[in-house]
Amino acid sequence: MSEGHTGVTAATPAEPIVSCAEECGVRDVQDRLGDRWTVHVVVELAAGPRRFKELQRLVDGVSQRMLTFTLRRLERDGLVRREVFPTTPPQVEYSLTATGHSMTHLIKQLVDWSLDHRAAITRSREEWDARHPA
Amino acid sequence: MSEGHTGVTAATPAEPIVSCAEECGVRDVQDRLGDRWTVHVVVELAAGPRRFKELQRLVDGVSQRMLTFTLRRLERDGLVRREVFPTTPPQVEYSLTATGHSMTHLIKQLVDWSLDHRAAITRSREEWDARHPA
DNA sequence: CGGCATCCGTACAGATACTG
DNA sequence: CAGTATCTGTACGGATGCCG
Repeated sequence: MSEGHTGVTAATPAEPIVSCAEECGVRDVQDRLGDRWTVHVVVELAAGPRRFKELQRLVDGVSQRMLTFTLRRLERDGLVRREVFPTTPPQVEYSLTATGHSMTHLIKQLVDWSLDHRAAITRSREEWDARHPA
Repeated sequence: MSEGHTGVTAATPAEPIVSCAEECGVRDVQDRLGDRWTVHVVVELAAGPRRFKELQRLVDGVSQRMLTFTLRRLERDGLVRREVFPTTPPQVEYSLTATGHSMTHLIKQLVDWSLDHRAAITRSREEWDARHPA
């Protein structure tokens, strides 16, 4: 409840950040970012090409099904490239496309913001929970 | 992060964008951004304080339940401030806190990226769909 | 190894009705 | 106007089994 730490802007900035037309495109991206695994997969692929099993190990907790789904969707959107090497055993390598790499910056922003405000958010959450019994 | 393990060394930047420790905080934010309505609500509130009904009209397609849910969550996270004016009829005003406003930049990045790549993504999707018959 | 198909539980999200 | 409560469908996500 103590709003002490932040001199919250009582005055309204009233600065619109997106127009109506711009909003239309947001959902496409948001749907991907909102997906539970997309961000993590992109993060791993940002470090370099990875094979399927490799990704599954790197992205902790992801099931085979979800990893396949995520990769398929990213491939469909042109963010990830899938290369098959006809070897034995079969080897499939996933890597980011140029578009995929550009998304990396976006995720960086996400992470930075998260780190900057995570503590505040956590505290706010605890305070709210304390104020709202049951 | 073993490099060259696969022997396939493409011309990738191989620049890790987040460390393991950093990833932990990502989910908190991602969960909010991934929510279907949060971004839209924040966008509307970025332009100035809004009342409940006002928001419901502005955010097209949102139900009362979801709007309430979204606002509660944002309030809990300290991103939105809720002010009640004991008038008749009751008036409740929602506005962004300082933290909420800072999130605005993040969303701006999101929108910008979306606008930059929306066409490419849409085209890639169509091509993929054409290649993959039902 | 890399994937798809199936079953199934859960959590999300919409519509509706009711309260202060 | 500003919510809360309930019911219900759906889509997400995990586990398992089978195939190339």
